[in-house]
Amino acid sequence: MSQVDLDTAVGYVLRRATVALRAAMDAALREHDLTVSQYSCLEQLAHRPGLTNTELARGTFVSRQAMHQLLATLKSTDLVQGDEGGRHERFTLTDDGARHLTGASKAVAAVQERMLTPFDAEQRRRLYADLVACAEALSQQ
Amino acid sequence: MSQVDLDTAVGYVLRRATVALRAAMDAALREHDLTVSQYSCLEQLAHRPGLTNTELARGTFVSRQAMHQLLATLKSTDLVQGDEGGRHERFTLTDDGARHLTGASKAVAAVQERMLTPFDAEQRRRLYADLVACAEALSQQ
DNA sequence: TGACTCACGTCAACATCTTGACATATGCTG
DNA sequence: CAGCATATGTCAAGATGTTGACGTGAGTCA
Repeated sequence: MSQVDLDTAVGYVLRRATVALRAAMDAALREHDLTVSQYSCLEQLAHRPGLTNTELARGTFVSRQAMHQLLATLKSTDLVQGDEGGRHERFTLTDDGARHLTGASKAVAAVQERMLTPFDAEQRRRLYADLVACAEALSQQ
Repeated sequence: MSQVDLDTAVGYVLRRATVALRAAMDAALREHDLTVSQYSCLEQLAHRPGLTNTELARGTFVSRQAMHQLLATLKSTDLVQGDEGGRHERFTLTDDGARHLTGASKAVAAVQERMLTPFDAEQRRRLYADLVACAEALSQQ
Protein backbone atom coordinates (compact mmCIF):
# COMPACT_ATOMS: atom_id res chain seq x y z
CA MET A 1 0.00 0.00 0.00
CA SER A 2 2.80 2.41 0.69
CA GLN A 3 3.94 1.41 -2.76
CA VAL A 4 0.68 2.56 -4.28
CA ASP A 5 0.84 5.74 -2.27
CA LEU A 6 4.32 6.50 -3.51
CA ASP A 7 3.24 5.86 -7.07
CA THR A 8 0.40 8.31 -6.90
CA ALA A 9 2.57 10.69 -4.94
CA VAL A 10 5.08 10.92 -7.78
CA GLY A 11 2.33 12.21 -10.02
CA TYR A 12 1.32 14.56 -7.25
CA VAL A 13 4.74 16.11 -6.80
CA LEU A 14 5.21 16.21 -10.54
CA ARG A 15 2.18 18.44 -10.71
CA ARG A 16 3.35 20.42 -7.74
CA ALA A 17 6.74 21.09 -9.32
CA THR A 18 5.14 21.99 -12.63
CA VAL A 19 2.72 24.46 -11.08
CA ALA A 20 5.50 26.07 -9.08
CA LEU A 21 7.70 26.38 -12.14
CA ARG A 22 4.87 27.76 -14.21
CA ALA A 23 4.07 30.39 -11.60
CA ALA A 24 7.70 31.43 -11.22
CA MET A 25 8.19 31.68 -14.97
CA ASP A 26 4.99 33.64 -15.32
CA ALA A 27 6.14 36.16 -12.77
CA ALA A 28 9.58 36.45 -14.34
CA LEU A 29 8.21 36.85 -17.86
CA ARG A 30 5.60 39.41 -16.91
CA GLU A 31 8.26 42.12 -16.90
CA HIS A 32 9.06 41.17 -20.47
CA ASP A 33 5.41 41.25 -21.56
CA LEU A 34 5.44 37.59 -22.50
CA THR A 35 3.40 34.60 -21.40
CA VAL A 36 5.03 31.24 -20.84
CA SER A 37 3.53 29.85 -24.03
CA GLN A 38 4.71 32.82 -26.04
CA TYR A 39 8.17 32.45 -24.60
CA SER A 40 8.25 28.75 -25.45
CA CYS A 41 7.28 29.54 -29.00
CA LEU A 42 9.95 32.21 -29.39
CA GLU A 43 12.59 29.97 -27.85
CA GLN A 44 11.77 27.22 -30.30
CA LEU A 45 12.03 29.60 -33.20
CA ALA A 46 15.38 30.86 -31.98
CA HIS A 47 16.82 27.36 -31.97
CA ARG A 48 15.12 26.19 -35.14
CA PRO A 49 13.99 29.01 -37.43
CA GLY A 50 11.51 28.19 -40.17
CA LEU A 51 9.26 25.85 -38.21
CA THR A 52 5.63 25.60 -39.23
CA ASN A 53 2.56 26.02 -37.07
CA THR A 54 2.14 22.32 -36.42
CA GLU A 55 5.83 21.76 -35.71
CA LEU A 56 5.79 24.54 -33.15
CA ALA A 57 2.68 23.08 -31.56
CA ARG A 58 4.37 19.72 -31.17
CA GLY A 59 7.45 21.26 -29.65
CA THR A 60 5.42 23.24 -27.15
CA PHE A 61 2.99 20.44 -26.31
CA VAL A 62 -0.14 22.33 -27.25
CA SER A 63 -2.69 21.78 -30.01
CA ARG A 64 -2.05 23.31 -33.42
CA GLN A 65 -5.19 25.39 -32.90
CA ALA A 66 -3.73 26.93 -29.76
CA MET A 67 -0.43 27.60 -31.53
CA HIS A 68 -2.36 29.12 -34.40
CA GLN A 69 -3.86 31.87 -32.29
CA LEU A 70 -0.64 32.25 -30.33
CA LEU A 71 1.21 32.94 -33.58
CA ALA A 72 -1.50 35.38 -34.61
CA THR A 73 -0.80 37.36 -31.47
CA LEU A 74 2.96 37.22 -31.94
CA LYS A 75 2.61 38.36 -35.54
CA SER A 76 0.34 41.22 -34.59
CA THR A 77 2.97 42.45 -32.15
CA ASP A 78 5.74 41.92 -34.70
CA LEU A 79 7.74 39.45 -32.65
CA VAL A 80 7.59 36.78 -35.33
CA GLN A 81 7.08 36.91 -39.07
CA GLY A 82 5.70 34.32 -41.45
CA ASP A 83 7.31 33.32 -44.71
CA GLU A 84 4.37 32.62 -47.02
CA GLY A 85 6.56 30.84 -49.52
CA GLY A 86 5.54 27.23 -49.96
CA ARG A 87 2.49 25.27 -48.99
CA HIS A 88 2.94 25.76 -45.26
CA GLU A 89 3.83 29.06 -43.70
CA ARG A 90 7.23 29.01 -42.00
CA PHE A 91 7.95 31.31 -39.10
CA THR A 92 11.03 33.17 -37.93
CA LEU A 93 11.81 35.72 -35.24
CA THR A 94 11.84 39.39 -36.13
CA ASP A 95 14.68 41.54 -34.84
CA ASP A 96 12.34 42.81 -32.19
CA GLY A 97 11.36 39.25 -31.30
CA ALA A 98 14.99 38.21 -30.95
CA ARG A 99 15.64 41.23 -28.76
CA HIS A 100 12.70 40.46 -26.49
CA LEU A 101 13.75 36.83 -26.28
CA THR A 102 17.26 37.67 -25.14
CA GLY A 103 16.04 39.37 -22.02
CA ALA A 104 13.32 36.83 -21.37
CA SER A 105 15.75 33.94 -21.70
CA LYS A 106 17.94 35.36 -18.98
CA ALA A 107 14.96 35.73 -16.68
CA VAL A 108 13.84 32.17 -17.36
CA ALA A 109 17.35 30.82 -16.90
CA ALA A 110 17.49 32.53 -13.52
CA VAL A 111 14.21 30.91 -12.48
CA GLN A 112 15.34 27.48 -13.53
CA GLU A 113 18.69 27.92 -11.90
CA ARG A 114 16.78 28.68 -8.73
CA MET A 115 14.79 25.50 -9.16
CA LEU A 116 17.94 23.46 -9.68
CA THR A 117 19.90 25.06 -6.87
CA PRO A 118 19.71 21.92 -4.71
CA PHE A 119 21.39 19.78 -7.36
CA ASP A 120 24.90 19.42 -8.70
CA ALA A 121 25.63 18.84 -12.38
CA GLU A 122 25.43 15.09 -12.12
CA GLN A 123 22.09 15.19 -10.32
CA ARG A 124 20.72 17.55 -12.93
CA ARG A 125 21.64 15.18 -15.72
CA ARG A 126 20.00 12.35 -13.81
CA LEU A 127 16.81 14.31 -13.20
CA TYR A 128 16.67 15.23 -16.86
CA ALA A 129 17.07 11.60 -17.88
CA ASP A 130 14.47 10.44 -15.37
CA LEU A 131 11.86 12.88 -16.63
CA VAL A 132 12.50 11.87 -20.21
CA ALA A 133 12.11 8.25 -19.18
CA CYS A 134 8.77 9.05 -17.52
CA ALA A 135 7.45 10.77 -20.63
CA GLU A 136 8.59 7.97 -22.90
CA ALA A 137 7.19 5.27 -20.68
CA LEU A 138 3.80 6.98 -20.89
CA SER A 139 4.04 7.29 -24.66
CA GLN A 140 4.54 3.57 -25.12
CA GLN A 141 1.50 2.22 -26.96
CA MET B 1 26.46 26.99 -22.72
CA SER B 2 25.57 23.34 -22.45
CA GLN B 3 24.95 24.17 -18.81
CA VAL B 4 22.36 26.78 -19.68
CA ASP B 5 20.79 24.49 -22.22
CA LEU B 6 20.49 21.71 -19.70
CA ASP B 7 18.88 24.07 -17.22
CA THR B 8 16.20 25.14 -19.62
CA ALA B 9 15.87 21.58 -20.85
CA VAL B 10 14.92 20.38 -17.38
CA GLY B 11 11.95 22.72 -17.44
CA TYR B 12 11.19 21.49 -20.91
CA VAL B 13 11.13 17.81 -20.01
CA LEU B 14 9.25 18.62 -16.84
CA ARG B 15 6.52 20.07 -18.98
CA ARG B 16 6.76 17.17 -21.39
CA ALA B 17 6.34 14.61 -18.62
CA THR B 18 3.46 16.54 -17.09
CA VAL B 19 1.58 16.82 -20.36
CA ALA B 20 2.08 13.13 -21.07
CA LEU B 21 0.87 12.19 -17.59
CA ARG B 22 -2.11 14.49 -17.84
CA ALA B 23 -3.12 13.02 -21.19
CA ALA B 24 -2.76 9.45 -19.97
CA MET B 25 -4.75 10.15 -16.83
CA ASP B 26 -7.43 11.92 -18.81
CA ALA B 27 -7.84 8.93 -21.08
CA ALA B 28 -7.92 6.51 -18.18
CA LEU B 29 -10.44 8.57 -16.22
CA ARG B 30 -12.76 9.14 -19.15
CA GLU B 31 -14.21 5.66 -18.67
CA HIS B 32 -15.05 6.63 -15.11
CA ASP B 33 -16.68 9.92 -16.14
CA LEU B 34 -14.20 11.98 -14.19
CA THR B 35 -11.76 14.73 -15.12
CA VAL B 36 -8.29 14.84 -13.63
CA SER B 37 -9.21 17.76 -11.41
CA GLN B 38 -12.34 16.02 -10.17
CA TYR B 39 -10.33 12.90 -9.43
CA SER B 40 -7.73 14.90 -7.52
CA CYS B 41 -10.46 16.47 -5.45
CA LEU B 42 -12.09 13.13 -4.63
CA GLU B 43 -8.74 11.55 -3.77
CA GLN B 44 -8.00 14.37 -1.36
CA LEU B 45 -11.36 13.93 0.33
CA ALA B 46 -10.82 10.20 0.65
CA HIS B 47 -7.56 10.72 2.51
CA ARG B 48 -8.70 13.70 4.53
CA PRO B 49 -12.49 13.99 4.88
CA GLY B 50 -13.90 17.29 6.04
CA LEU B 51 -11.64 19.61 4.11
CA THR B 52 -12.94 23.02 3.13
CA ASN B 53 -13.03 24.61 -0.30
CA THR B 54 -9.80 26.53 0.17
CA GLU B 55 -7.96 23.57 1.67
CA LEU B 56 -8.94 21.44 -1.27
CA ALA B 57 -7.82 24.16 -3.65
CA ARG B 58 -4.40 24.27 -2.01
CA GLY B 59 -4.02 20.51 -2.16
CA THR B 60 -4.91 20.41 -5.83
CA PHE B 61 -2.87 23.48 -6.81
CA VAL B 62 -5.75 25.42 -8.29
CA SER B 63 -7.44 28.65 -7.22
CA ARG B 64 -10.26 28.52 -4.69
CA GLN B 65 -12.57 29.86 -7.38
CA ALA B 66 -11.78 26.91 -9.62
CA MET B 67 -12.31 24.50 -6.74
CA HIS B 68 -15.54 26.26 -5.93
CA GLN B 69 -17.13 25.46 -9.26
CA LEU B 70 -15.53 22.03 -9.30
CA LEU B 71 -17.26 21.26 -6.01
CA ALA B 72 -20.53 22.61 -7.36
CA THR B 73 -20.33 20.07 -10.15
CA LEU B 74 -19.42 17.23 -7.81
CA LYS B 75 -22.28 18.14 -5.52
CA SER B 76 -24.76 18.27 -8.36
CA THR B 77 -23.76 14.76 -9.36
CA ASP B 78 -23.89 13.57 -5.75
CA LEU B 79 -20.27 12.50 -5.53
CA VAL B 80 -19.51 14.78 -2.60
CA GLN B 81 -21.67 16.35 0.07
CA GLY B 82 -21.19 19.49 2.11
CA ASP B 83 -21.57 19.74 5.85
CA GLU B 84 -23.01 23.21 6.41
CA GLY B 85 -22.18 23.11 10.10
CA GLY B 86 -19.76 25.86 11.07
CA ARG B 87 -18.51 28.94 9.36
CA HIS B 88 -16.88 27.10 6.50
CA GLU B 89 -18.53 24.27 4.65
CA ARG B 90 -16.70 20.97 5.05
CA PHE B 91 -16.90 18.33 2.36
CA THR B 92 -16.95 14.54 2.39
CA LEU B 93 -17.43 11.81 -0.17
CA THR B 94 -20.86 10.31 -0.65
CA ASP B 95 -21.16 6.54 -0.93
CA ASP B 96 -21.48 6.97 -4.65
CA GLY B 97 -18.41 9.19 -4.69
CA ALA B 98 -16.38 6.63 -2.78
CA ARG B 99 -17.52 3.94 -5.18
CA HIS B 100 -16.54 5.96 -8.22
CA LEU B 101 -13.20 6.79 -6.68
CA THR B 102 -12.31 3.16 -6.07
CA GLY B 103 -12.45 2.32 -9.73
CA ALA B 104 -10.81 5.55 -10.80
CA SER B 105 -7.96 5.07 -8.35
CA LYS B 106 -7.09 1.73 -9.88
CA ALA B 107 -7.04 3.24 -13.35
CA VAL B 108 -4.82 6.09 -12.21
CA ALA B 109 -2.51 3.74 -10.33
CA ALA B 110 -2.10 1.71 -13.51
CA VAL B 111 -1.18 4.83 -15.47
CA GLN B 112 1.38 5.91 -12.93
CA GLU B 113 2.80 2.43 -12.67
CA ARG B 114 3.28 2.60 -16.42
CA MET B 115 5.08 5.89 -16.04
CA LEU B 116 7.36 4.49 -13.35
CA THR B 117 8.07 1.20 -15.11
CA PRO B 118 11.66 2.17 -15.90
CA PHE B 119 12.48 2.72 -12.23
CA ASP B 120 13.05 0.49 -9.25
CA ALA B 121 11.86 1.35 -5.77
CA GLU B 122 14.99 3.25 -4.84
CA GLN B 123 14.91 5.32 -8.01
CA ARG B 124 11.27 6.16 -7.41
CA ARG B 125 12.02 7.45 -3.95
CA ARG B 126 14.85 9.53 -5.39
CA LEU B 127 12.67 10.97 -8.15
CA TYR B 128 10.01 11.84 -5.60
CA ALA B 129 12.53 13.60 -3.40
CA ASP B 130 14.05 15.46 -6.35
CA LEU B 131 10.71 16.81 -7.50
CA VAL B 132 9.85 17.96 -3.99
CA ALA B 133 13.22 19.69 -3.83
CA CYS B 134 12.49 21.48 -7.12
CA ALA B 135 9.12 22.72 -5.90
CA GLU B 136 10.54 23.90 -2.61
CA ALA B 137 13.50 25.61 -4.20
CA LEU B 138 11.07 27.59 -6.34
CA SER B 139 8.93 28.49 -3.35
CA GLN B 140 11.83 30.09 -1.53
CA GLN B 141 11.10 33.76 -1.60
C1' DT C 1 -5.11 9.21 -64.23
C1' DG C 2 -8.40 8.78 -60.50
C1' DA C 3 -9.31 7.49 -55.83
C1' DC C 4 -7.83 7.18 -51.34
C1' DT C 5 -5.43 8.59 -47.28
C1' DC C 6 -3.26 11.81 -44.51
C1' DA C 7 -1.39 16.01 -42.62
C1' DC C 8 -2.06 20.77 -42.24
C1' DG C 9 -4.41 25.31 -41.61
C1' DT C 10 -8.37 27.39 -39.85
C1' DC C 11 -13.07 28.50 -37.97
C1' DA C 12 -16.36 27.77 -34.30
C1' DA C 13 -18.03 26.05 -29.89
C1' DC C 14 -17.10 24.66 -25.49
C1' DA C 15 -14.55 23.79 -21.06
C1' DT C 16 -11.48 25.13 -17.60
C1' DC C 17 -8.75 28.08 -15.00
C1' DT C 18 -7.24 32.69 -13.55
C1' DT C 19 -7.63 37.30 -11.92
C1' DG C 20 -10.30 40.93 -9.91
C1' DA C 21 -13.68 42.40 -6.81
C1' DC C 22 -16.59 42.41 -2.84
C1' DA C 23 -18.91 40.98 1.49
C1' DT C 24 -18.31 38.66 5.62
C1' DA C 25 -16.19 36.36 9.55
C1' DT C 26 -12.08 35.68 12.49
C1' DG C 27 -8.25 37.12 15.23
C1' DC C 28 -4.88 40.23 16.79
C1' DT C 29 -3.54 44.79 18.77
C1' DG C 30 -3.54 49.12 20.88
C1' DC D 1 -13.89 47.84 22.87
C1' DA D 2 -12.72 49.76 18.33
C1' DG D 3 -9.94 49.11 14.43
C1' DC D 4 -7.34 46.75 11.32
C1' DA D 5 -5.26 42.92 8.86
C1' DT D 6 -6.16 38.42 7.26
C1' DA D 7 -8.64 34.48 5.38
C1' DT D 8 -12.64 32.72 3.20
C1' DG D 9 -16.74 32.13 0.09
C1' DT D 10 -18.69 33.77 -3.98
C1' DC D 11 -19.90 36.36 -8.27
C1' DA D 12 -18.34 38.13 -12.67
C1' DA D 13 -15.22 38.69 -16.51
C1' DG D 14 -11.50 37.49 -19.23
C1' DA D 15 -7.75 34.60 -21.02
C1' DT D 16 -6.14 30.28 -22.69
C1' DG D 17 -6.59 25.75 -24.18
C1' DT D 18 -9.17 21.69 -26.13
C1' DT D 19 -12.21 19.17 -29.19
C1' DG D 20 -14.85 18.96 -33.37
C1' DA D 21 -15.38 19.99 -38.07
C1' DC D 22 -14.31 21.37 -42.71
C1' DG D 23 -11.57 22.48 -46.88
C1' DT D 24 -7.40 21.90 -49.22
C1' DG D 25 -2.86 20.43 -50.86
C1' DA D 26 0.47 16.29 -51.10
C1' DG D 27 1.71 11.65 -51.48
C1' DT D 28 0.50 6.68 -52.65
C1' DC D 29 -1.22 2.97 -55.26
C1' DA D 30 -4.07 0.32 -58.39
